[in-house]
Amino acid sequence: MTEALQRRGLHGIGLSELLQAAQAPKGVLYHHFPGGKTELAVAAIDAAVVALEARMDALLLREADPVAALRAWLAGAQRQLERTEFAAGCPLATVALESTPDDTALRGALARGFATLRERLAGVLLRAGLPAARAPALATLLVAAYEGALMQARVAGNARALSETTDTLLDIVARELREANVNP
Amino acid sequence: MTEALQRRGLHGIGLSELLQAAQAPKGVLYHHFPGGKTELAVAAIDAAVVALEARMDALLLREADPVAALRAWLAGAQRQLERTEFAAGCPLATVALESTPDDTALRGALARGFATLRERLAGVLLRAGLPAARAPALATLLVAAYEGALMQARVAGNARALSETTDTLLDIVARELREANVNP
DNA sequence: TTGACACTAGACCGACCGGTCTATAGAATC
DNA sequence: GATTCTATAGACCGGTCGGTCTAGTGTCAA
Repeated sequence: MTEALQRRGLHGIGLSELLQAAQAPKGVLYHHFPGGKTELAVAAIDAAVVALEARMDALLLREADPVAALRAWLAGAQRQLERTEFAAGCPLATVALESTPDDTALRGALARGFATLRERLAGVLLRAGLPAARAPALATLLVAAYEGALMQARVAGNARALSETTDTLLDIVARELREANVNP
Repeated sequence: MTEALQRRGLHGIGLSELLQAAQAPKGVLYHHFPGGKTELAVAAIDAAVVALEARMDALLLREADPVAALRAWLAGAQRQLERTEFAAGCPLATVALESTPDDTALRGALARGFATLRERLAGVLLRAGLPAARAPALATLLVAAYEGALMQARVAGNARALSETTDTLLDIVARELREANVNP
């Protein structure tokens, strides 16, 4: 499901198609998710956020330098985009843009997801030495730029916009960290 | 059509609904756009890009300071988001994320659109004094962050992520411009 | 052994999808 | 005025949508 959301979005994928891929009939779905497609999507979004967090944690354990961890994270997104031939982006983004204000459950899950991501990143930046007043703002910028760059790379069919954004962004982060640690 | 794309995306809006809103029967559509919904979407995207450019030009004429023009541009997006109660974002973004690599016409139009936007912004930054090597990279970051922030604000139902990103982004741009003009 | 219950399976539903096709109205050409 | 062509109008098409419903299966406790 997460995979489908990444590639085609919630409206882009049919329930029958989905169930066929999962080798499951409709009865099962509506037994476990009485809310239907929407509830399923919310569950998929929650799962995707957990997966993103886990990945970020793993990278932070592996890389001592937070900037290196961020770079690895963005490089991972780029690899996935290229591996899927520019079909799979962020699992949250497509659903986010398809959603209307009425889809409160969906938007709630997405808002929570993005907030979680921002907080995680802000925590990383904070521990790396950024002032408490600065970390959340930069984290929001990171998430925003990540999503927007992924989108541009996707439609262009090449990763340039993403790699360029990565470089620019990490330069800025590295610089702010340097300044913060020199002059705390 | 552009409005519909902004709010609901290409899959999210039905052809019948669209035609009813436009007070037009199907015959007219398929006469002028033999390619159907996709061709219509491409036309809407092209029109949206032209409108965005026009808006940017108007702002640049009105504001002497390029940073002020950028701020006005982002503020305009925020106003629209709030006015539509978080329904209408960027007309390109939703379609971009819904599209698959097979939708070559659609992706082509979108890629051209984003490229145009980036070039326009790079031109602004260049004329403001940024080095030729730096302007395009920063322009890509601007577009990316703009799209990503708009998305986050939309699902959250409040503009915080967008205004925060705007501030962070324009701080960075202003700083780089200052440094470039001091030390050319 | 039986009854209750959780779960699976998929036929089936009305609504709506994007798209085609025929009929016709109006303008332009001769 | 007849003919031709462009543009409008909407009935109609098969297909698919998300969702419901009934029948059946397995697994418990009593």
